[in-house]
Amino acid sequence: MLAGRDGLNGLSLGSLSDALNMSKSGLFAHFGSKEELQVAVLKHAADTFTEQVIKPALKAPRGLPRLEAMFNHWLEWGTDPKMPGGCLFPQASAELDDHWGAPRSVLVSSQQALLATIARAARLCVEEGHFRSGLDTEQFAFEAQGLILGFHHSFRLLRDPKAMKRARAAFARLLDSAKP
Amino acid sequence: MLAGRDGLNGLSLGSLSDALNMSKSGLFAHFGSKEELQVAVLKHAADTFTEQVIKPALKAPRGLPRLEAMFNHWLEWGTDPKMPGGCLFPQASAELDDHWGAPRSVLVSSQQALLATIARAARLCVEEGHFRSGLDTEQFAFEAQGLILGFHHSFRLLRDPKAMKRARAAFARLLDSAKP
DNA sequence: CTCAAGACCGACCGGTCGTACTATTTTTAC
DNA sequence: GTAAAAATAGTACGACCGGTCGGTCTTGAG
Repeated sequence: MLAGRDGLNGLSLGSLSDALNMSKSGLFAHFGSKEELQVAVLKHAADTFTEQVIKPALKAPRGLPRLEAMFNHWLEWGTDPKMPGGCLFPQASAELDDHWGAPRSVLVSSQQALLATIARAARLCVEEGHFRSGLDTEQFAFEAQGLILGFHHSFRLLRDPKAMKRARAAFARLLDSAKP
Repeated sequence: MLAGRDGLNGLSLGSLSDALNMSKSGLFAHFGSKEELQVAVLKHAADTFTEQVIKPALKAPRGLPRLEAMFNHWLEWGTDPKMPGGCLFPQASAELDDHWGAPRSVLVSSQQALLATIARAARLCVEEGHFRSGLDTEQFAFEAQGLILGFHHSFRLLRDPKAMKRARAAFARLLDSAKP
């Protein structure tokens, strides 16, 4: 949660231990290294994301309703006031895209899993007849992901009050172009 | 250029002075503080972007050709092998979105200027009759920006070889939905 | 030629980083 | 009840951070 503000590298053992009212060495004993701490943070973020975005959407009926629920929860996730730094993933992506190692691997696989989940949801839309058959569902997932990133950029950096509206409009257009 | 890999904070006076075969204090004499160094880096990146993306596109005829040229140069800018860290702006956006101060202001205004430039190019498309009248050109710019961010994410983090193709396909769809 | 101004230097400041070792407390097992 | 085990705290380390300082060059105007 803290990592959202200052990034994975900015999350230091010292500041984290202060925030947790623990000693730095006590923290360090849990995670054997800073890299493992970063891995743990990323895995926790991925789990939380699944819990708050993916899982609730599965309660909606398969097809379009579920896809829309997923997108809505995804938008809310990025603006949750409980996460002051916003979504960790764009932050971590920018930080890790040129660094090899375990943290990057964890992030990459979680992002690929997310893309696959979106693509799967889109495929269900095809099967339900909500989307036209032959739709490139991976392309759909790519565009949805770009949409969210654009929203995040507009909302968090530019502080554009219309960011949410724009993202919803763009998603509506994306859905429209996928319909039969 | 170095800042792309390790971020604006990761760009330290010490490492930069090493890379430039200069003393740290000599470097520090130029920029009065680290913050001013970051500002200088951001301004330089913005100038280079204008030089390599915006300016060349202005040579294309106004309307659709110019807009397409802009998008193509934008994509190339993000993959230029001379910039090993990729585009600085997404990196800096993630880093600065929760930090106040001069670097953030410079970044925000440059990004707003970029969005305005895209929107203006889209407006010219409307005037030329390439796009339908009544098109929300700011929404268009928002979606184009999201597209590029999605491309960057897919290309740099996920190393998806199809990233470029997907970005072009998405842009084609975006253009299509804007036509009369 | 003189000499002030600026560029640049090495050395150093206090502070924080990740990490390593050790000691102490708390929990668990028998 | 006590011994093993796990969790936490204490302390110290070398490296690096942004930033300061006094001094040495180069340069160009008078």
